[in-house]
Amino acid sequence: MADPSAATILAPGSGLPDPVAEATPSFSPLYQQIKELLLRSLQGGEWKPGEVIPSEIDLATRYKVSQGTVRKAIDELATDNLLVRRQGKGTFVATHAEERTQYRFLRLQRDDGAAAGMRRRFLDCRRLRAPAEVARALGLKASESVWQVRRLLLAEIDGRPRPVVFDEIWLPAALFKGLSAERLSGQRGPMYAFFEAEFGVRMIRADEKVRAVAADDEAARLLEVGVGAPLLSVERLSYTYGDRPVELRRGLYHTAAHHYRNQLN
Amino acid sequence: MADPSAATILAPGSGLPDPVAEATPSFSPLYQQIKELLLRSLQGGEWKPGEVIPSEIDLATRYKVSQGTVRKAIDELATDNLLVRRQGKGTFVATHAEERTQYRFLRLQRDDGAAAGMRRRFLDCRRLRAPAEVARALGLKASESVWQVRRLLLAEIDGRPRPVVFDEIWLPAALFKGLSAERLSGQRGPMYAFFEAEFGVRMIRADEKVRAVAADDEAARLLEVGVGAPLLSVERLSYTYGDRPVELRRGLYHTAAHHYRNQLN
DNA sequence: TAGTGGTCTAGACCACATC
DNA sequence: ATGTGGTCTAGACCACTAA
Repeated sequence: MADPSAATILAPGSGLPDPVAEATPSFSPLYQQIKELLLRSLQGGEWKPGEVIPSEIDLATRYKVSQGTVRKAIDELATDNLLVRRQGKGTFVATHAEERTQYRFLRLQRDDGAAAGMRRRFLDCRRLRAPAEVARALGLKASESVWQVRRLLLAEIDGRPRPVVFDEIWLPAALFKGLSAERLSGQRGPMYAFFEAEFGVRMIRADEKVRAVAADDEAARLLEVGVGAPLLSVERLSYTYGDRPVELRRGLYHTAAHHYRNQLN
Repeated sequence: MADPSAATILAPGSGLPDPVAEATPSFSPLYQQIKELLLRSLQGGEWKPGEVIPSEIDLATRYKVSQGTVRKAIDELATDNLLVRRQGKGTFVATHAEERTQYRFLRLQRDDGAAAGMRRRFLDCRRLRAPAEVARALGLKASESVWQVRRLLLAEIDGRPRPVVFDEIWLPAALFKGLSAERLSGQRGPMYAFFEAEFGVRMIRADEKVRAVAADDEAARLLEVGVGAPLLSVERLSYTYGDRPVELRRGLYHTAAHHYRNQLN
């Protein structure tokens, strides 16, 4: 059956052009539709982070398409870092828990190229009404409450731990019920792994806005630099499934012995 | 002929395992080998930027593989931005000349989200012995000479053009013969399009190191900020085919009304 | 040995661009 | 009408993993 319309899903070119399709292009390649279905299963928790998903052949049977079509859908989800393929074992839901990198989105590197290996120190964790700017970024009403977490990241420089990053993290309280400084401090792995396991919130991608700013009193004290010293300000908005923003973070980086690395292509 | 060894190229699994392959894995998937061949043709100038390359079927015939295998090779080159596919027309060599973006690698955006639309002003273009740091980055001997180009980028802010970026660009003189401030100023399109057309040097990817620094006297004067004002320092090393570094650039960005944008995933 | 993803093929048809 | 890339299928075999 070479006819894609044999599938139960809408296939392009099957039948006459739908007038509705003119206005809003409701036809899309089969593999895109499969991708959407897989995304829905991921978002709905049918397969949890770290678990195997059904084999390509099983999925092909389920969706009544060929293995190659499923393959292309999975390929795209794999390049989006939502799935991880392991030859001979299967395809797994990506998880922050078993990642080689401690800090998923942190682009900071030591100038000498050595491993970062930073420790963290939580300063406080408070529940507040969302400030206007935070509410806007996270898509909340001004009346809703959010967690404000503040922490330092420290790197070994000349044999002594020195503060390098001062993070201020904002999280919708409705999504992160029962967060506390104690629970955060108790964790050892990546913070995003903790969020994923405890709150079922998985960070998928993020947008960053980087600026150079002058250290204010508090930043200067915490990062052990002079007031007015130039710092990198990194404002990060992280998204979960369905492009829903779920974390706003404002980091101040001391870039004397480190730099923010970026690859362009 | 389902046997891939029918191809004139080395195919995985064809014949007995080569002992040499143990030490250095000389076997690779067919489509990777095709990709390498295509890369060589691109690098060798068989197809020039903006031109069409042969159709998938022609290439499949030439390399004695199936269309699907060529397709996968081209797919990867297209995601690397080396080729551009256009349905119904063909596959084209990517070019900086007909790009929608004036500044290929510049991540700077206005805070209000409006279009950047920056003008440039060349300051000077000098031929110098490569400073140690520049020579090291570009893989040159300290004795070799380089071009040093300096320029400003200006954006309309409150109706007046204000300097936002101060770039210092280093280019190996051996590759860019006969560069001059006049020739640079005369150009209207992207500078990389000029390099591509005039010197046959095509920028493919780049690495950036971003820091916050304090403005020195010269930067303060040129960017119209106070001495010591925080500036974004962006050190960019650009590569051409074969991962050869061919441009070092150090930009100072005034990030009062702009920010450096980055997408993480 | 069996099951998984990875590669490769051959052929069909569709969507788009051009003549 | 023709040629291009884009999608989809069916089936083969390979490489890797684990029982």
